[in-house]
Amino acid sequence: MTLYGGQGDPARTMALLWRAHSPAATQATRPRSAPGPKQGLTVDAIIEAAIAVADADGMDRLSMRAVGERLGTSAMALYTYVPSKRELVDLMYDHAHAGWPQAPETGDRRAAVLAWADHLWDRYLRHPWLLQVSYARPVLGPNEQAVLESLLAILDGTSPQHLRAAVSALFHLVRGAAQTATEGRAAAGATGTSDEQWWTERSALLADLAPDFAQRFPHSTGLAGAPSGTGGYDPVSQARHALDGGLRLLLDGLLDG
Amino acid sequence: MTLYGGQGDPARTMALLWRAHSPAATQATRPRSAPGPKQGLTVDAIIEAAIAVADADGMDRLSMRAVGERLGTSAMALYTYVPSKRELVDLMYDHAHAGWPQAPETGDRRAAVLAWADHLWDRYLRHPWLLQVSYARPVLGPNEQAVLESLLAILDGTSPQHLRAAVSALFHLVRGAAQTATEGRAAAGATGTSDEQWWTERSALLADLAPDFAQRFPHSTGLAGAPSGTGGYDPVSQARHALDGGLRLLLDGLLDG
DNA sequence: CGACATTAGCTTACGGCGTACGGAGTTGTA
DNA sequence: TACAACTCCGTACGCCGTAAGCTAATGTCG
Repeated sequence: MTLYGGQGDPARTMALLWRAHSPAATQATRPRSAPGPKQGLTVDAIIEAAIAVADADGMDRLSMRAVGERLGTSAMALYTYVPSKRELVDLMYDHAHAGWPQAPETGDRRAAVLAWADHLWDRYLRHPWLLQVSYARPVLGPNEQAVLESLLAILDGTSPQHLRAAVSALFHLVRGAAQTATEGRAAAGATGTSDEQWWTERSALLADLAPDFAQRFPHSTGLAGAPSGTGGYDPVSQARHALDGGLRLLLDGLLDG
Repeated sequence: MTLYGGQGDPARTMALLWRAHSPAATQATRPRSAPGPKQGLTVDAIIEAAIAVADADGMDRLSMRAVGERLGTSAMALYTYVPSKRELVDLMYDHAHAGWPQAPETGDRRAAVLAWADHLWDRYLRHPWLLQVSYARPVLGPNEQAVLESLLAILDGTSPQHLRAAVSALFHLVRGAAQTATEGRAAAGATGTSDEQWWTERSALLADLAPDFAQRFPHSTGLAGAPSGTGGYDPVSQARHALDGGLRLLLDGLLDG
């Protein structure tokens, strides 16, 4: 299921997200000199350890205990820096969008949007756990904001009523396609069978269980039999292919319509 | 995070999904007469109880114990009928798509697609937990298949290379918009503040933490200030508005292009 | 009709999770 | 030097999914 973000104390979460940009907050969590032991960790170290765990073992295996262990301490040690796991996930999400490239200066909007989408696709495939964090919440952090800002810069001048729809649609398309791609990839990796083998087994099973499948679902049957373009059964290139086609349709309507 | 589906023993899962259509499988789980006590539950009763729990309390609160309690038994009693929670979620997902309307006979494709999307949007808003179940897995069950089939019937005749892209894009658009809508709705309900109040508080917080926001993100600032059309701050109508716009763009490219 | 094999229902228990609580130890300040 | 503030973290609680195995019910067969 989807992890919800943006909950918990909003002020605390926002302060953590914008801590690098805030004049009030220093990098350290607490005022420069206060009693008590030195802090042994930093929020950034925790975020990076958590991302490393999620990248390596997946979101299901991300636990406070696992992050603590990677840092050589316990789960509870993290709670000095981060209010809860949910806030940590929000921080991970924003951090994984860091270093977003500037929108190009060139006037070729179509190419610029395609490059933007390609970049986002790359992030998702590199950090598939991003797709398990809800993105429907409002943009909260500086790096997420930069992703949106770069798209808005590309689309600058589009009529406002088209703009909101186009922005939503572009995010949804890329995210949905990336989700199809990464889950297909994961399923293939988990079962150990090839993609083609997986489909033939599934088809045989279905033929047993629903002999009337072709009559009941003629169009689906036709689609399954139709040529799927390049890429064969590889779920990643199939999803990428569908994304490219969807983007073309959308941009035809947006830029040329 | 997103619940993955389609795992576990595929044959067992598929048999459960297609049990009503299969000639081999009767409605009962076991052969007609066998020793042992009568079965006190049915798979359907379990699925419906689970859906009721998810509808009422959300996916986070869906547990085998909760479903068992609703049925007046224990969590472990369910395992006679359902191999694991994951399979139960798959069954819930398919069941929630039951009763899908036939594609209309009329030739107005645009209207038919919009009606299809509207219907899907309704399902998602009625059962928001659907959006927390991964949809990137292959279509497995008869009811999910019917949803796809009805869209394919509407789009019959579209060139194959456009068809796959269009189908993916339509699903992604509706699902993404519905996710934005339901999560915004849930956030408002959880905090108890009005949508407008929520935004002003968030803006004030941001102004404190990132005073240079307007300089760093000029386009985002402009978008936030632009008129948002009808619906004001209500996240559901905002998301619906964006969906309608996205569909129009996509269908312009698909049907008129 | 009685013995038995089979099976459903359920209790108990295990290892995991997020995190509340509170004690121990460290440190700047008065 | 005493104190107060603070970090760190061990322990524990209440959840979760579900493995294992017992109990009791039931159809079949001698």
